[in-house]
Amino acid sequence: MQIVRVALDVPLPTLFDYTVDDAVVLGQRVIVPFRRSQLVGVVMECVMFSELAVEKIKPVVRILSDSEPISSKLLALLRFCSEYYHYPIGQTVIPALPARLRSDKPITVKHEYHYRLLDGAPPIDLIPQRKTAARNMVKMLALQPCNLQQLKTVALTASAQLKWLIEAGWVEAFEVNPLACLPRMHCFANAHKLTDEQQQVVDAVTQTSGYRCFLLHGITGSGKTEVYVHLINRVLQTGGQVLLLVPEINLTPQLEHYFLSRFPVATLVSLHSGLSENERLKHWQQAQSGAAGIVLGTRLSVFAELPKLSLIIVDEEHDASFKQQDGLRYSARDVAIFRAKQCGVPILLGSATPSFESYHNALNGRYEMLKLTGRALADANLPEIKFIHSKQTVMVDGISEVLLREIAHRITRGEQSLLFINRRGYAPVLMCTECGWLSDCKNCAGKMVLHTKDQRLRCHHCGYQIHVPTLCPECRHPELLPVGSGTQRVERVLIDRFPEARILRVDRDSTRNKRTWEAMRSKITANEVDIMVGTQMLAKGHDFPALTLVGILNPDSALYSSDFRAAEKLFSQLMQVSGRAGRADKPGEVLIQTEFPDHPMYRCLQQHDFEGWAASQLAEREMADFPPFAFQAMLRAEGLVEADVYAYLNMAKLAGVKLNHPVEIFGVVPASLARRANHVRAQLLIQANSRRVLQQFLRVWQPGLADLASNKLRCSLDIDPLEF
DNA sequence: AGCACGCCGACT
DNA sequence: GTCGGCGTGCTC
Repeated sequence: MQIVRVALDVPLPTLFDYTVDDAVVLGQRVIVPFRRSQLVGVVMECVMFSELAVEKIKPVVRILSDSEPISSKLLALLRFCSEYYHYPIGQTVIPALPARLRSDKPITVKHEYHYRLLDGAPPIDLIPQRKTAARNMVKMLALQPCNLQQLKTVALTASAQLKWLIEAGWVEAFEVNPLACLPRMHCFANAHKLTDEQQQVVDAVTQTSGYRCFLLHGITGSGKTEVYVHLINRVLQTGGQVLLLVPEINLTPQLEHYFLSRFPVATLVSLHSGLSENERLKHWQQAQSGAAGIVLGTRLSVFAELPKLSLIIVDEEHDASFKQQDGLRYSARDVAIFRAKQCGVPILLGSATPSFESYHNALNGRYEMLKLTGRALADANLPEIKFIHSKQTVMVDGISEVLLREIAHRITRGEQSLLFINRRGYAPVLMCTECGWLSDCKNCAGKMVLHTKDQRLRCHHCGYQIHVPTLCPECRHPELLPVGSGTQRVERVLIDRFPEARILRVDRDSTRNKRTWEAMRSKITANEVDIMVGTQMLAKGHDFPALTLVGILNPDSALYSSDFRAAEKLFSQLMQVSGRAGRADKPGEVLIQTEFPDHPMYRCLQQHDFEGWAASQLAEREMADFPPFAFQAMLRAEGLVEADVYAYLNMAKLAGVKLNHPVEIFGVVPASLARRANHVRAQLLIQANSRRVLQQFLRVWQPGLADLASNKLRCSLDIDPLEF
């Protein structure tokens, strides 16, 4: 009989000891009694003795052996995360698994159909010329057997053609185990010729052996994706696995389709929260068995099992969505770097506007800087960026006359325009012209946003909504004025001004279900839209070939935000949305409405000068002792009673000061949204000049924090926070 | 986090 | 007398 130490999904920093009679392997899932119920846990350690009194230790109920154990490498990665982010080990390990592995429901692997050419299949010429789809499919099947998904990348009507080919006796279906590592006869990409610059990047990465972190700084349109394709191709040829991390879920289906089409016969799986439990399990297991050569996923896929991992790519590495904002508050980019180090493989961080953290590391030599400076399509030029001084121009409901005229030109030329405004709704606040009443949310410190579509005032923080009042709730005055504009108002203005134009609004309200956004995208690509109005949803994603004008409406607020990263974020957002304008044959133009056209941020943006911008900002950050020159942790608390929240944080601060470590402990301050859903929120910032010092402090300070908090408070510790 | 145990106010 | 309020404490 031996003791196993098991990780359980409970908010306690420890493992739990159980006895087992049968042979048990590290990383295996077990059902154990816990309190009055049973839980699924993962065996983290096998030991001979326990520190606990014998009578307290219960036996394992059952060992689950219908799935492969978690590798000790992944367990080590999860242990590291638990320690680095100071989060309970069980709540780190268990939620990293697909939901099906967190339950005791039996796991079965269903076989799937693949298709292959029969011996008697006719040469390609015998298939009628007009049956292009069938011909493409036969060509692909001649390389190696494929599944339906792969065939669909060469033939839209794959299902129907397949039926025809099977009935003709040329193709047959056969069962395969999706977890089996099929021999990869052909995994080649439909590779395009690389520019010299791109080739140099590919060479630099492929010539590395062992761990190395590369920062690929490539302007929009410089062909980063083609570099990824070539690198992935190399890895697949040697039988390795690639992890490709991408920011958002709404980007994944297109990207998946794109990479499938580039690697028609490789096994690619996606991992993101949009998958069903069964799909997620299957994809995870395909990664675990090595059957999947490419794993494409959002931040959670950084915890996928990858036995043959040979390369990690983090695309849009600056994107804030790589940071999880609840539970284990990890940065998938940073975890990926640790993982690459652990596995001894290269990692490539790609971005047109790298985070200052990564850029700084590339400048000081911790990472290797790689650059793509030219647009891959030789004659494609960067868009011309111009400013409209919003205080010196005639404005129609927040849109300048100049911009409206330019939109009109695009309409007559059959080109598209995009108006970018980072606010949804009609107006961000409603005001009484008589007494100055503002549409405050009764539950939050924020304002309720006016939505004219359903005549409601809605709080974007807590979801509370009311009907738009006809009289001022304070003074009964009948005149209430919408202040500022959001996407709906801009859309309204455009409809009035261009009644014939086809206008499309793209924001979270207009794309309720995820199918809609897909439909909208194809409408835009088919040039069935003249003007798009939208939030940052429009900044990301694939190219819109007919788009030649981007208008940006009053983005200034980020320039005087209390968040020191706001300007960094705005710059990359504007760079990204600007990059949507213009193609090889049609130059793009960007018009920015601002009160501060001389602000250094806009100057650098106009010159497409990321280097200059980064240099000036890094200098400021260094002077002010901000990241990346300092390392931070944020303790947050929220609760119903203001005094409790502040008392807790002040006690925590006092406890920290007493430890007398070389860290700076700032004051307890209200969170940027001081009240949300009736909960008072405040925070305490800790800063040190090295990761090591910060971690040393947290190791002593953090364990006591839970005892200080009453159960009425919700607290969290955020390491390397992005939000303030 | 749950979910027990435990000690004080208004009810048949 | 008891039903139930939510404060404290433990989970291998």
